Amino acid sequence: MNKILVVENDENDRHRMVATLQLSNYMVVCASDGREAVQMARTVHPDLIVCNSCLPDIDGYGVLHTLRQTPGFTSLPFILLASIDNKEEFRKAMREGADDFLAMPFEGIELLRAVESSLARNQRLARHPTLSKTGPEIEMGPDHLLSRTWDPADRSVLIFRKKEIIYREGQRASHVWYIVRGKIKTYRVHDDGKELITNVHGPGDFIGYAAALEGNNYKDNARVLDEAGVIQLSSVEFLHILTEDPGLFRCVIGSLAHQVAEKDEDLLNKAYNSLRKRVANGLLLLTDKFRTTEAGDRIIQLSRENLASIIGAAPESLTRTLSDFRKEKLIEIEDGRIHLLNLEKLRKMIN
Amino acid sequence: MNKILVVENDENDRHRMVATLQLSNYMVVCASDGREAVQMARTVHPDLIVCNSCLPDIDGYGVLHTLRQTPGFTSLPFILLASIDNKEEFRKAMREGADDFLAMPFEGIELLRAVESSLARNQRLARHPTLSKTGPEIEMGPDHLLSRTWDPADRSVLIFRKKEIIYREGQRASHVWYIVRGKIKTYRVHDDGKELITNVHGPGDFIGYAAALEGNNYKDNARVLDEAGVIQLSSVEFLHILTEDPGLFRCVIGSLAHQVAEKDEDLLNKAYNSLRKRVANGLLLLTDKFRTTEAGDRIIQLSRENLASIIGAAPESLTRTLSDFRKEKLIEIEDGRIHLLNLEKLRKMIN
DNA sequence: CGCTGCATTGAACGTGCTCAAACGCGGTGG
DNA sequence: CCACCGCGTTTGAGCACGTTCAATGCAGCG
Repeated sequence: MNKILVVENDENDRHRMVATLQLSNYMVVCASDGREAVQMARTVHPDLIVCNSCLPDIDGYGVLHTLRQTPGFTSLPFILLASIDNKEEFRKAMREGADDFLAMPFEGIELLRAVESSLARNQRLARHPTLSKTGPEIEMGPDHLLSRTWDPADRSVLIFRKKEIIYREGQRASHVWYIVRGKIKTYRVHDDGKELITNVHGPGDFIGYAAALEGNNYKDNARVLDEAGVIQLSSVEFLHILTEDPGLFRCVIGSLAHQVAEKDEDLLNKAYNSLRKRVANGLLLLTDKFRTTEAGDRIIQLSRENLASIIGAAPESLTRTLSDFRKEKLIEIEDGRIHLLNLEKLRKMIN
Repeated sequence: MNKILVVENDENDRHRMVATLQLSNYMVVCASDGREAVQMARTVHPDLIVCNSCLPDIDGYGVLHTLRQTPGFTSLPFILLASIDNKEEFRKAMREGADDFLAMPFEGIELLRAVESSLARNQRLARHPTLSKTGPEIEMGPDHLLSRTWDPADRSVLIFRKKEIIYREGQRASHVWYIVRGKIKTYRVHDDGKELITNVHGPGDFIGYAAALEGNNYKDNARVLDEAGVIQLSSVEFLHILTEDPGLFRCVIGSLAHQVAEKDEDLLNKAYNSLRKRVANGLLLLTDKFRTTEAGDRIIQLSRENLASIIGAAPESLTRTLSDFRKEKLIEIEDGRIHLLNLEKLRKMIN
């Protein structure tokens, strides 16, 4: 059982976190200010520390800084909590070598995921003799426990269930996710509540990194479509890996450049194409992306509402167009799943 | 007067190039195969070589490679011509150290610009004693004459006139441009001829780099709005500079990430907003981008057609909406120039 | 003076949205 | 077992917005 030290001066918040963590079978100890936190850490030897950045006397950065210079604590997983609206906090946390960063206010599940992911990473690193610390401590700089290249095989996978939210618009871009399996949509919400799905991501994709690169808040929302397995990286670690792994870097740059071109295309499409063309285009793009072939033909399994949000139309309008396509023998619908029958005609429709 | 060696085995193409170059007061000498080209270069000592990649016997890469190992020719400006549909050619040209790369078929003006830009760069480099070659030659690798950081002050500026095209969709992404002054639109064309302006760029912006990063063809078109001064870089050089200049690199990455977010926003806007909102949004974005304040208030100077292409609407629809706005005292129109009068109300309109 | 290019206004049409109702399907409980 | 409900999908009818085509206005210029 892992031991976690929670450092938080607000009593309510502290109780909430303790309760959440205990519920997940962690052993929890508490401190309410920085001085107490450092003493506690040295006596209790926790496996992980969750610490608010804003504390009386010694603040969270001070605690982190002090511990990082103490033998035995240089690579101890450390999660910082800080207010969402302060951009500088995030960079400071990066520099001091926090493992993870949670923007307040956060939900219980976010805390648990951050804890789980940090512990898993630390255990993984401990297995690598070159990276684990023995004997007298050597000054390693802020990248003391960040790994140097990207190997998904070496990471623990988090499971998100259908319809779960991975991140929300406006949250500080604290993490980046790599999709191992499943499908995840990223979308934006219009004032009147309509959603527009800007992308559907599958295995091998990263999500949330554009915001991390800008060092800003997420500009869109991410929600699971099919149950998904993802690897969670803190933005800090992601950026570190990028600088160390040129292959990944090229891949990310290429992907960004590609996305810009793709979205321009989509803008043209949405601005001037008729509904029929937009639907045909959407169907073809989706099957191109996820070659979900079953016995050769292309199948799309997606709720009408989601599909409409990709096309950028009302669900009723979409249904009508699909109904037309069915009459024209272009597609076939079974249990709500759409089979594309005549690819040539669909392609010809959009030119 | 600069001496240019043209190497091309097709008689028609050769004549065309020679005529174009002579018209611009260059002294031109010719060769029709690789062997002849190398001999000619050694005796004539040209200031620049334009060479087709596809030649009988020794091909263009062979000529380039041979000359690059000959004392006195290691940094001679060398422009390679190659067919548009071969991606590998481009990379090969980069490796061998061509200064510039022109995709065939090309227009006369493109050749002249490439020549002008390569000669200017070479003269600039010759002024820097650290980079110019003296005494015995040292093997420098393919980046022999590419500069190591980006300093616009140090470059020659090309002038493009109003409405001139800088690059076109489908062309190989051979160059990247940096805007010194003026405004340039990048746009896509719909099947039925309607244009959608995806961006309006001003001083300090790079254009064409997304395609260069993908190593692909341009996906959009670029055309001058107001007479513009630009610095032309070959894609080869741009990519080199990126690897050497971390500041520029960060800037490019940030810009890409930002563009992705911006375009997502625009997609949502175009999909679900009413015409009124789209127009209000467009006006505000344009004045935000180019703070063309005259005596304090914000002014937009753009043809109705261009403005409509940014909004993604018919010019008539735009005019009507502007007319409504004028009646509501939100804007004022003088000589076709739009003055924004009530920013708060416009902002409130889009929320 | 007419010509051209661009902006504006007018009238009619058609696409796609909205609100409603009906349908099908699975789960739940009496 | 069937009735009931909830949820997602489909169909129906009317309306409104934005496009289209056409006419008109307006300035610059040979």
